[in-house]
Amino acid sequence: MIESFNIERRQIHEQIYENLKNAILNGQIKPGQKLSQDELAKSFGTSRMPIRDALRLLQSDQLVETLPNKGFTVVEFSEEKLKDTFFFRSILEREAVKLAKGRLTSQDIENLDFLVAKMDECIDQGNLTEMPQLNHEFHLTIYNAIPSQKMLETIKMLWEVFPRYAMFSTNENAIASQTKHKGIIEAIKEDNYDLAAQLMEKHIQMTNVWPNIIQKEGI
Amino acid sequence: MIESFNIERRQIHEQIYENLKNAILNGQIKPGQKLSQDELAKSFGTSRMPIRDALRLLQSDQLVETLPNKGFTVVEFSEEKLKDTFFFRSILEREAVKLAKGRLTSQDIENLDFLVAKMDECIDQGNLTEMPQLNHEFHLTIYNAIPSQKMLETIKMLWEVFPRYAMFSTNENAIASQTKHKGIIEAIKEDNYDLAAQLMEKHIQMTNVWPNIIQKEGI
DNA sequence: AATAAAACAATTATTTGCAATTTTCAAGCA
DNA sequence: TGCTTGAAAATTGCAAATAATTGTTTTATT
Repeated sequence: MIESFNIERRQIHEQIYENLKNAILNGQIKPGQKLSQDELAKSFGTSRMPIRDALRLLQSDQLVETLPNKGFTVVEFSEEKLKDTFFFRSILEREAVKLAKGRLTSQDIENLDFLVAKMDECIDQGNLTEMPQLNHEFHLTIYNAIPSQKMLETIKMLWEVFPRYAMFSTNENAIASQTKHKGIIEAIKEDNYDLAAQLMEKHIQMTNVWPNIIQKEGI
Repeated sequence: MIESFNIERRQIHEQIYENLKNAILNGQIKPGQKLSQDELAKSFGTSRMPIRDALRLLQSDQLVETLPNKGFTVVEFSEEKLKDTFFFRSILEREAVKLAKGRLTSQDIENLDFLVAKMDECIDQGNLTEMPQLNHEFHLTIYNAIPSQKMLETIKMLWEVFPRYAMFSTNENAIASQTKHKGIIEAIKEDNYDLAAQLMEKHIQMTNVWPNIIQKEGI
């Protein structure tokens, strides 16, 4: 008897990988924290091998660091690294907007409108918890249209370098972002992708304000 | 008695990682080839554990693929993937040249001159074996000046996606590349980085000619 | 002879155990 | 008190063993 149609059988290390990644990005595991193989093995109910597999992948993602015979720790977030990442993102995402020209469907643009409207709702209701996810979808809707898979992968990777909990900490940030989002949509609708790209670049650069993003006591 | 100043002790899996990576990039291990954990363990004289550590890192680098219960294989290079990579590179490296403005030292520019001269020598002597390394140094000399570490890392990563043995297969390629290299240096010396960037973009795009790069029988 | 079932072989995934290294912490010494 | 030393404890790195999965060949049945 067939038990299930779940084609994609998930290996233990894959599940651990995703669990740990989410835990780091959601801030349940804090920067600088030591990741003991034994402890993780116990809490996941496995041996240390799949833990190591997962940690090696996270190491490549630069979410954890390792020293010989010392083990793995969650990477610390420095102001320098943050500025670097946002600077690179501002360039990449500016170019991504340019590349989206002629490739965004009317369906996509409707979706952008929808997402911005939903974010406005969030702000009105004073509930910012869903903002990061909606914001992420907004940006990805544009970038998904670009013709380079590698470029898209790189952008996605850069979105997963800092913990999500650290974004959109204030209402002001959210409102300022929305202004830019609307400007970008408008420019896109007018087929003025150069303007849209410029706005995107500034939008990303603007987000790069250390005290607004990471509240030190939060870490 | 002090035994050694070798602070950075190299672990087995790191050595295996670099060995395998070089073997893949130099074409000693061919695309599509299966990487049996047992065989690798035997040939490296270790157990399978450090082999797995190394393979997981290579998996993140997208140099090998893995299927559950089937093991690891060296990734195949498709024309599509190659075009994608070179397209992305042409954008990144164009922007990198722009960012190098005001940051390249006279020492750097001297070095660029030196490298181009050396590549000319290679061509004159009909010995193209050193070309890939010199070409790599030429490009990296420029990119090392850019202010974003992440961007530099990304560019370096993209240079390590395809086997080195597949580059500069013909004399014509080398000569054409040199023309662009000289143009780029000239523009840089005139402080015309916009032109240099344009030339770089075209230079990378030009290299993206499938039959010239990968000779199918070579794989 | 064709097909299905079953045993077998090969390989990977995971667990377990051991050796080597680092950390901790208390005792000894200046 | 402050620094060094050294042994115990904890943890990692590696090796070897076991379990699970896949692919193939053999065997049995129709």
